[in-house]
Amino acid sequence: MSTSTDTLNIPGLRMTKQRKEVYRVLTETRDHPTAADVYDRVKLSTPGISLATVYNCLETLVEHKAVKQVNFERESSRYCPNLNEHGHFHDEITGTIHDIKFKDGIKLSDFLDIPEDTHITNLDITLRGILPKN
Amino acid sequence: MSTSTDTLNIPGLRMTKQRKEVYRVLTETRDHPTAADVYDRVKLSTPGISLATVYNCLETLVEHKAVKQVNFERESSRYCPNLNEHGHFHDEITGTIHDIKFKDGIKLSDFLDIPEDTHITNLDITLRGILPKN
DNA sequence: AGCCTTATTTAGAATAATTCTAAGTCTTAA
DNA sequence: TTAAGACTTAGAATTATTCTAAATAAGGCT
Repeated sequence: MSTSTDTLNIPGLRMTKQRKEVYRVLTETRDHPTAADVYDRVKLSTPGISLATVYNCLETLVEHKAVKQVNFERESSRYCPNLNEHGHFHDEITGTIHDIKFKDGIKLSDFLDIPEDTHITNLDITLRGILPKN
Repeated sequence: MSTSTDTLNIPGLRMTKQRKEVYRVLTETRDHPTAADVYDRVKLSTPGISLATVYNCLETLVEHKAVKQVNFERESSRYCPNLNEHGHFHDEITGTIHDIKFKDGIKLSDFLDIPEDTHITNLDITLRGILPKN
C-alpha cells in the first residue's frame, strides 16, 4: 500500500500547504472519502483550513488529473488518488468501496456495443453488490 | 422504436393520471429527460401537476422498476424506460445520450477483476465521448 | 531583503436539485 | 356512502456544492 512518498508537483501550480495536505490525506487512506471527510482529516494537521478550500483543492487536483472524482448515484462526490483506469465496487455489507481493475487486454468494444473507433473521453463503471461467502 | 402501447400496470399501485402521464412522457420521447424536463412535458397535458408530484411519480416508478434512474456525474438525474441491462453514452458533440447494449454472452467477470460469484445488485456504466467520423 | 503581481484562501452567502411537511383530495373496499 | 389510506400539492427545508469579495500568501524581480 504505502510505498512512494507521494509528494505532488504539478507544473504551473503553487503547491500550497492546503493542497499538499488535501493530497496527502487522499493518498494516506484510500477509502474514497467525500469532501467533508477530507475536510475533517485535513483539519487535524491544518486546523484553519476552510471547507471551501478543500473543495477548491479537490477541484484543482481533479482538473490536473492528480486525483479522480467518483460519483455513486447522487451521493456526495468521493475522491480517489488511483490514476489507473479502474471501476468501483461498493460493498453493501461493509459499506466500503474498492477499486476494480479491468482485465488485461480488454477493449470497451469487446463488451459494449459501440462503434470500434469511438473516442471515449470518460468512462465510469460502478457496481454495487455483495462479495461471495461473506 | 414505438411498438407497444405502453400502458403501465403495477400491482398494488394506483395508476393515477399523474403517474400515467409521467410514464407516458418517458416512453414517448426516450431522450433521458431530467425531472424538470418531465415536468415541462407533463404540464402540457396535465397543467395542474406539481414538480413534487413528478419527483414522487418518478421515484415510485424507479422503486417498482418500471423506469431506470441514470446519473451523469453530479448532474440532475435522468430517467429511462429501457429496462434491459444497458449502459449510457453521452455524445459530447450533440449532447445526446444513447443507450448502449452489452455484447451478447459477456459476464462482468470477463472484463472486470471481481470474484466470479460476486452478487451484483446494481451496475452503472456511463461513457462520454465522440463518435467516429463526426 | 523588500516589493509587486497574481494566485490562493477564507467565511459566509447563494444556488440548485431534491426531499420533506402538512393539509387537502381522491380511491377503493366494505 | 363512508372511512381509511393513498396520492397530490405548495411551499419550506435540506444538502452538497459553488460563488463572492476581501484578506493573505507565493514567487519573481530588483
